[in-house]
Amino acid sequence: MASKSDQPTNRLQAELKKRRPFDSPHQEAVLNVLRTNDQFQNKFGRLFRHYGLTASQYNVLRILRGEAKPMPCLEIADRMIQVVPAITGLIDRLEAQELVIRQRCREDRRVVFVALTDKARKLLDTMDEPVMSLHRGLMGHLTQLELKELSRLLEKARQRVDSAQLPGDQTPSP
Amino acid sequence: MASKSDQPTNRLQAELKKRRPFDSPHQEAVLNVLRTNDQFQNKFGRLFRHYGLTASQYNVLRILRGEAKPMPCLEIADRMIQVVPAITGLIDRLEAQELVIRQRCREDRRVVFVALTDKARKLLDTMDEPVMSLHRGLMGHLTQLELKELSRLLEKARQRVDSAQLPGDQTPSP
DNA sequence: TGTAAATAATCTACATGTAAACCTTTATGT
DNA sequence: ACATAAAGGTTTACATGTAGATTATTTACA
Repeated sequence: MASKSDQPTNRLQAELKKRRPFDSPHQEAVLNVLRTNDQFQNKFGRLFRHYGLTASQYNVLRILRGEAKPMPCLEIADRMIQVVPAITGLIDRLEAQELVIRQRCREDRRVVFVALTDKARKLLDTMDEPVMSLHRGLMGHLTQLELKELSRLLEKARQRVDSAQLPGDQTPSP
Repeated sequence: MASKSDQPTNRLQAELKKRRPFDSPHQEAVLNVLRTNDQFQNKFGRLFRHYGLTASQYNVLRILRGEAKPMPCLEIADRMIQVVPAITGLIDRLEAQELVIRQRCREDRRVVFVALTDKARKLLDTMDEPVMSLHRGLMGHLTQLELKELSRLLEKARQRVDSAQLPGDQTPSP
């Protein structure tokens, strides 16, 4: 039972069923990023699940295929945006599915190499077309110019992430 | 040991330490969205944690404050992008922190209303400035025109999310 | 009226992301 | 050589997101 004055005047505002307009265009842009991400993640999640994988698992496999040789756990974690401990369980489950194997390095017995199996390579090959097709399906209605501009703006947005101040943050860049 | 021809020629490519260029501008734009989201989530996550909240918890509180009156669980869930079952645990933890209270509706005994407490209102007020400040910190270096264009492009991107075809998907819109 | 269908919320099971502590192995400093 | 620090992984604890099943109520309708 919204009162008459509560009509959203904006698409994102309507999507989120927000009564009031955004505090600032900054906030609106940030929420647009989060919202778009959620919808994309949702789509890709379903696609990957169709092949028995999660998004993170697919991501690990893609990284390994791109590298074309076994990689240490932490190097994989480094290329994902994740933090260290999550990688262990991830690799555990991929190993249980026989998509990767672990082998301890002989020179430095601390490091564990992770390698793709043939099964994983075949699975990835099968997924290539559907994945690319989904990328096109999600973004194909934007012009080349719009795609380029979108990427440029998002990259520009990320430039300040590291220096953005948090309340308790006592370490500006020296 | 990357060979000479493996130099990334692109910012995102470099960030992800990707050897090869992207398959398509569509893919690049999608990955830019995901990457930007991760970095933003990370920043906001830390800010919220500083106040003893997670991003989802803060989101619930904001929705309740915006509505300005008690809401049924599912209506809250509906405004988040999440699926139903997760909301229960979320409310449980907020209730344990005395930030919300549950009250069963008398007319329809299936629904449970969730209401903000004064403690939550005070906490939200405390957080308003830092949160807005972070929004500005993340996006303040984009011009008003760029912010508007970014929001426009992201909204345009979301327009096709629902109709984007998945492999096993036998239900195009009728 | 009585039964089936729809709703609101919850529970369970599993994969993930975050933080902090820990173990083993390797590198360093004196 | 020995103590210490650093590095690579793992473990534990907790909050979340997804899917599917379940309970309690309410609504629809034959």
